[in-house]
Formats: sequence, structure tokens, C-alpha cells
Amino acid sequence: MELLEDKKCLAGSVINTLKGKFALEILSAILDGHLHYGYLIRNIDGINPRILATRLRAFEEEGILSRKVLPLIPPQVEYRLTDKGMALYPIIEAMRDWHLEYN
Amino acid sequence: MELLEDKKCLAGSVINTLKGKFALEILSAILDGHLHYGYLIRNIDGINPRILATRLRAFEEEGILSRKVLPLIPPQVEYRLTDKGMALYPIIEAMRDWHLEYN
DNA sequence: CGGGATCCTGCCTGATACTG
DNA sequence: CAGTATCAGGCAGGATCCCG
Repeated sequence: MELLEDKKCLAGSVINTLKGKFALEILSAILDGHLHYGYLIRNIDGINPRILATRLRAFEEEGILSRKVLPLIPPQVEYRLTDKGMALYPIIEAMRDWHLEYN
Repeated sequence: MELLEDKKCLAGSVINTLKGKFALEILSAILDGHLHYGYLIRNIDGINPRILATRLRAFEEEGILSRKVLPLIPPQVEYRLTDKGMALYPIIEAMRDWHLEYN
């Protein structure tokens, strides 16, 4: 059962990262070059500030993305994917392909 | 935002399949050739009958695995992955690789 | 503008007992 | 053996409101 334990825990960390509500929407938007909180809160349908903040903070703590406050008036915050975050892209693509082939 | 909508919903179906508690453990065990309910309930640490049944039923409804009752005494039930279920394997591997590289 | 603090709700889950 | 039924608990998420 070693292989089982192995695969489960390790793959589970990706699932934990992506299973939260709007997690994929947020990451996809940022992947598409929409880096600002304002864009995300206005364009992700049904999201609310608490959830957006929760996801962004979790992503930041996991090293998936970085947060940068721009010294502008009005204030603006920019989120960029790290290499670790970028590396999620092929996984998301693979999941999308699986859905397209089998659903 | 079309690409965003696209990626989100479609990849989301995989996340929904895998995010349930013990989902990865169950699929990994079956991938490793452990097809029987009895094995799963005895070897997956911390699982209980209700959760195992819930996951197995969900997987079956999604076409991830098939259920076969063996006419034995004592009764025995065998779960096998369908092609659709097998196709999850590379995705789980990719998630595992991501974890190994970045965590 | 970009959040944090609160309160409330529902679903997921845990634990057991029971059955064909 | 392979589940189902039932009940209780906890945590994720929805809805506001407020603040630097």
C-alpha cells in the first residue's frame, strides 16, 4: 500500500489547492493576464470579496502567486503567478482534455 | 473571458470528481489492483462505510468505475476502472509530479 | 480600491447501529 | 460481506457592513 499512500497524499495537495470555490476561475483569469483584484471581483460571476480574498491569500501562502501593491491613486493590487503557479497550467489543461473526451 | 469560462467549468468536473474525502485513496487503491470493497474498508486508514459507499456510488454514476457482484459465499463486490477512470491516471501522476517538484 | 470582521446557513463528514 | 439509515458536528461558503 506504499504506492497508494504515495500517490494519494502527493496528488492531494494539488486537489486541495484547486478544490475551493472559484479557485479555477481565479487562476484561469490570472493565467489569461487579468492580474488585478478589481477585474476579478467584477468579472467572476457570483464571487464575493471574502471568497476572493480567501483564495488569493491561500494561493499566496502556497507560493502559487505573488501579491504586489501598486502605489497608485486609487490603490491597485496585482497578482502574478509564480513558476509554481504556472506549472499548474498543464495539469488544468489535462483535466480539461479529460472532460472533453469523456463527458 | 471565454477562455476563462471554458477552462474553469471543464477542468472543474475533474476537481469535483477527485475532491471528496478519500477519493484519491480509493482510486489509487483500485488502480493498484485492489478491487474489493473489503480491502478498501480495511486498508484505507480512517475511512468509514458511509464515505466509502458514497464515493464508490459517485464514481459509478460518473462512469469512472463499474460495480460487479460476485456470486460467492461470502458475497463479494468488485470495482473496476472504466477507460474513463483509467484516463485519470496521467492527471493524478501530473499532480503528484507537481507536488514533488514544488513542495 | 482592496480588502477584513461578522453572522448565518447548508452540506460534507464522523460515528454507530442495523440489514439482506 | 457489503453496504444503508440515522443523527450530530464542523467547516466552507453566502451576505453584508465597515475601514485604511
